[in-house]
Amino acid sequence: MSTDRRRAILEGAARVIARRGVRGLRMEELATEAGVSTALIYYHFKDRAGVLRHTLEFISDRADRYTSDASGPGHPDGHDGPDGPRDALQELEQSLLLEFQDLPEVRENSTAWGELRASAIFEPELREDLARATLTWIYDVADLLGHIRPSTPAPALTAAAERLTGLLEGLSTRWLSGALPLDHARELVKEAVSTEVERLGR
Amino acid sequence: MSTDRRRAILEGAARVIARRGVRGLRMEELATEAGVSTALIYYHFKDRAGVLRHTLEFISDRADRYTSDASGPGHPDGHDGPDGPRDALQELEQSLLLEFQDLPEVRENSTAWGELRASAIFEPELREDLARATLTWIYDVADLLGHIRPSTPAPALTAAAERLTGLLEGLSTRWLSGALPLDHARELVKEAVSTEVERLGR
DNA sequence: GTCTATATCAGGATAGAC
DNA sequence: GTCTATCCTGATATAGAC
Repeated sequence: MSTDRRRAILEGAARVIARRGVRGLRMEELATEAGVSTALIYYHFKDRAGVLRHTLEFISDRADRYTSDASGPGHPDGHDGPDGPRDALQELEQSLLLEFQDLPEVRENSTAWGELRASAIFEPELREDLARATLTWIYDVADLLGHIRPSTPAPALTAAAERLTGLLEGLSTRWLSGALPLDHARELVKEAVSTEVERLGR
Repeated sequence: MSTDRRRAILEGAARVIARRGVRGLRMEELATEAGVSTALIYYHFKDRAGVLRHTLEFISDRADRYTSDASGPGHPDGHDGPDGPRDALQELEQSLLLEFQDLPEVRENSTAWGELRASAIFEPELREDLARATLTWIYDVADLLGHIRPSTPAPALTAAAERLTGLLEGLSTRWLSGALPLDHARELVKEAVSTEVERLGR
């Protein structure tokens, strides 16, 4: 059925991008990966750029999903009990560390995200979607920081979130390029979180 | 003369990469940019990959040069007077902020660096050179941190340097992809520096 | 060392049948 | 909606003259 194939193509694109990069994405390899013909890809996505755009969207949605899963079923509405800040800290750490796992889906997401980010330097069409997704991420993190340090002015929360997410993108690229072992990356992230939280508290 | 042309090609490559990215580097555009024929590029660098390798080297050398210029002529040997730590802080901030300037050469270096870093995820050949250059950078920053906070154990300095340089790479990509205004990026870097320095002091 | 001209080929995209 | 077959551009790389 139509929708299934569409999805298969997008999932395939995420895998191929993780393996070869955006620059290495070949329509034919994608076709094979997804088990369809190249023509069908063009039928559904118009052209190569269309595939990239929709893959970005697909990736972001998927990341949203597993990121919000990390909050756990406990406080879906963001309401904290007396031990709120404690939990919120854990939750923040958790959600940031999700990016650093050696699981196929995570690697795919990180790789594709990094690739699309890097591509956007030279392909302005991607910028808008990317900017939106980035903002959402930053606000989510700022929100968690707000739970940990209530009564911190919003701009300070946002700035801290920008630093944490920015660091994550930097470390992620290093990890994926083999320049930084996974557990060391996780260590650095944890330290960064505690450093930022402490800063907000002083 | 031979050496001049070689250099012209590498300078041209840095410019073209800044404009189009590694993935967008076309041998013919490079030839035009450098004012030579494509054949000459192959004569000097064997193939496209050779051009990329040598350009990375070229870029790193150039970055070393302008980064160490930032230390200023005052303390070339790293020896500080009584006001050492103060100056060292300035110097660290300066040296990190160098990456965030809207000057052609800086943009070229940042862009090329980010591109090569991203390419390394899929092209293992580049990894070794990149790792070496990264380590040098990290140690330089750790060294400056050591001037600011003497008697800090080396591993803590290194970790802080890894976070700062990692953040820089992340923010740099955001800046270049138009997702982060230059002055905001500089602001975030300054805050990160003071946060890390404070952490080392506690 | 450097150029002009060209071989070669990969890969994006489409036509047309089913 | 999906496939097979194919076109054709654009890019890497080389041959051979100077």
